[in-house]
Amino acid sequence: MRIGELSTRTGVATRLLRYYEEQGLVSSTREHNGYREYADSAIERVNQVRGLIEAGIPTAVIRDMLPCLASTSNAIAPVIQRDLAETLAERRAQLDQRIGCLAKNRDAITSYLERATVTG
Amino acid sequence: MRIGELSTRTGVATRLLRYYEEQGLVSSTREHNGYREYADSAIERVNQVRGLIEAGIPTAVIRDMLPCLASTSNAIAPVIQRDLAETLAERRAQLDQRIGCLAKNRDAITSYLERATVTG
DNA sequence: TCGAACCTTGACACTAATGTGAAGGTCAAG
DNA sequence: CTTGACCTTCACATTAGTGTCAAGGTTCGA
Repeated sequence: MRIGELSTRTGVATRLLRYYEEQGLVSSTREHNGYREYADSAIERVNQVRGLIEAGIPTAVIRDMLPCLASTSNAIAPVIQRDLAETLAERRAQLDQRIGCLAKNRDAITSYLERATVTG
Repeated sequence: MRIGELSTRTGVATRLLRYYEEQGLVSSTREHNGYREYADSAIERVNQVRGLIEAGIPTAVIRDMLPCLASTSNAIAPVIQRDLAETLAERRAQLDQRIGCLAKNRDAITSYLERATVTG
């Protein structure tokens, strides 16, 4: 599919799709005329990237994580450098921390709403 | 305490502490000479704000959540407008979504690392 | 063959969150 | 009384993530 279709299917502006490609987060091939051509899997990829960006993960970090995301469903055993393994473990720890923080604040909102008397 | 102490105790630059105050996320009183004076509770507040900002929550949204965060530990029953209650419920839903996304990606990293053969 | 609806790259601009530095006031200790 | 370590405000710079527009190529149907 071309960029316009990917855009309508994901709800992500074409401008951003090009930006993500520039940042190495999504890839495309080119048609003879230079138009970008996307595989179906790009839809899932874009959604995943969006989720992470909205969660405040910078594009450079997402790039680190891409091998993990790409292989979520396949069972190929990757061979990776120790450096990368360490980076990934660190990223995971950061995610854990972030999840904890968000959960704590969500719980605070929940408790607040439970205690609150609504008026107006 | 003054801004310098709050900065060293939280690890947050004074520049940012002033910025957060400008955004209504932390408050201070002023000494006779104009210096900012912070209560001890400001430390926890700053840490909480930092956590949320790092998780990608914009300052305007954090501002909405402040009443919840401030009253986490006290038992006073707040009285709020329906609008605010709706906004907060929405914020909580967004947090839930974000948490889900992050958890999913953390799990992807975990699974990747478990499958991986480390070399180098 | 013309126009609409795509696509391309490039550039300029905005916001949020920061860093950094200037120019100056306050205060305590030597 | 001066020096150094604080503090103040103001302002300009930067980065990431976007929006938007300009100038132009492609494709397809009327």
